[in-house]
Amino acid sequence: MKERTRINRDFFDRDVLDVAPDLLGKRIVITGNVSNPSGYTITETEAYRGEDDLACHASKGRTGRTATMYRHGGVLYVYLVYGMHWMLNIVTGSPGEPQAVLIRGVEGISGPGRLTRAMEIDKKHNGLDLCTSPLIWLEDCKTVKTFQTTPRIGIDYAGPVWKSKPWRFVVVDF
DNA sequence: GTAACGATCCTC
DNA sequence: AGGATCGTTACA
Repeated sequence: MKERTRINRDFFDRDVLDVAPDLLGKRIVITGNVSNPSGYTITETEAYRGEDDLACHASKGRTGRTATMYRHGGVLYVYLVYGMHWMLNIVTGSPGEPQAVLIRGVEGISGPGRLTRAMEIDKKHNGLDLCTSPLIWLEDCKTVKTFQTTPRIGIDYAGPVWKSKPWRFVVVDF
């Protein structure tokens, strides 16, 4: 797939609560994986926002794994959960501000573990920059007509306050 | 070194 | 409802 207009740094260097809904309808283009189509339109996202957010990995401070989240917007944060599923996240905000958007669904595929399997994304994509990498980038695709917000999934450990934040964004229709 | 725990998915 | 499965983390 040919590169059209790559979305630039300004888009990602904003607060995660602004970026997460704006990612809906954008298309992730990934090259180099021959076995599957390479364009994936985002339909579902979740925001993880700073050290105060008990659902965010950075709530325990800066560690080897979470260091990626402290980088500038547009960097990919990829990690393994439950010993078998790679999660694809896009870092947002200014450098030093640990925020990221979990890509939870793309068109035709729901579930964050299933989309990374389809896209063949794993540890080697951690730290790649969507603004400069020749392998992967983001471009405009569809305009979202309506979307809805719900609490985030799978974060019971975060306590009632953070668990109830409506920081999951789902496309209703394009 | 050792143990506990997941930002999930699939199959009972 | 429960099992798979392993990198990260915290603590001794």
